[in-house]
Amino acid sequence: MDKTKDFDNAMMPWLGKTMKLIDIFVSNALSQNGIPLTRKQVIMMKILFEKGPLPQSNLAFLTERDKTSLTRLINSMEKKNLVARIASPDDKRVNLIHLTVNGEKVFQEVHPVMLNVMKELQKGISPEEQSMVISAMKKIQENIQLTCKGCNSN
Amino acid sequence: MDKTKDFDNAMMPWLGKTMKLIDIFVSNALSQNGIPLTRKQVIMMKILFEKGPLPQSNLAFLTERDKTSLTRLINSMEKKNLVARIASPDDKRVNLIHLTVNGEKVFQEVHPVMLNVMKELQKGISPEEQSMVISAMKKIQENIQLTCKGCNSN
DNA sequence: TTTAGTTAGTTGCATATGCAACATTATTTT
DNA sequence: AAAATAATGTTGCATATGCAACTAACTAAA
Repeated sequence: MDKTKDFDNAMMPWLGKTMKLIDIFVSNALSQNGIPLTRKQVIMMKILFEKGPLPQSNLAFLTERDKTSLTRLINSMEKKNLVARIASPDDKRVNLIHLTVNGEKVFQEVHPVMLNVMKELQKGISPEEQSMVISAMKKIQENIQLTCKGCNSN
Repeated sequence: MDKTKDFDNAMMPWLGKTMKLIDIFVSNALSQNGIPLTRKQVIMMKILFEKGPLPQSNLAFLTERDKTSLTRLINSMEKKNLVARIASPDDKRVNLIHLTVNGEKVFQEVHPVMLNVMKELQKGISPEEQSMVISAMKKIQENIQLTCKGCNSN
């Protein structure tokens, strides 16, 4: 038996491909509604909408991103006038990130579209199956965190 | 009930985060074994190892990548002397991509490490659960392809 | 209190990706 | 054969990401 055929029958390729398609699907759907944003930008806006102004380090933690990645995601969203950096009065190192007025407006527009998209993606997958998928993902993450010391260093 | 709380309890965030962690985990594992490669590069090498020299367009299709993404992935692997472009004698437009001698050597080293990593990631997830995850991914992809015309245009 | 360590954020470098527009070469139509 | 059309691959532009190294600022230990 061909030993090279072992690691593409697993879940990984499916997960990777699916996520890529989801990202493309979401940004297509938003563009078609006149809102050219990525899925990741929407998630960021959602967190800021719900949890108010937050330091970048908190956002990096919440979104499980490297802080450098976060810096540049905020940069691109700032260029689009969706979010803004405000210096914290308590700690000169800290930037508090908040939604701009425009950002709030855009988020309110984008939210229902996003809900629709999510509903469409999950069509035909029962809640039981969904929670099983989620628990499998949790298990994989546990397996990673048991072995991989550098994987929690955000 | 807060309507903004709807789209982060779904599968998507779990999928995205898990894939990101897997990629980090894999490249860490390979680096620790003295083989600094990404998961995607390994998959590319595997396909070339098994299916011989292939035109870029075929590789883009097989790996479900945009052709421009493929061009640049091949560029970076060519820099590392893992693959090489050979002009097709039949069609002057076509580059046949093949593993270099060094690339083959590296692949043989990397393959067992990769199998181990995969085994570790799947620990504690039964085959039934795994195939359920895969079928859920397939379902999502079907849902996307029903709606999203631009999502198959590789 | 000065020194050492820690935390927050940025920048350089590398990888990876998609879309639009393009040149080159093949294939079809007319 | 000439003209329209397809396919193959590249480049510019934009987004996204992580690691290492760095500065500025805060905190704890000497």
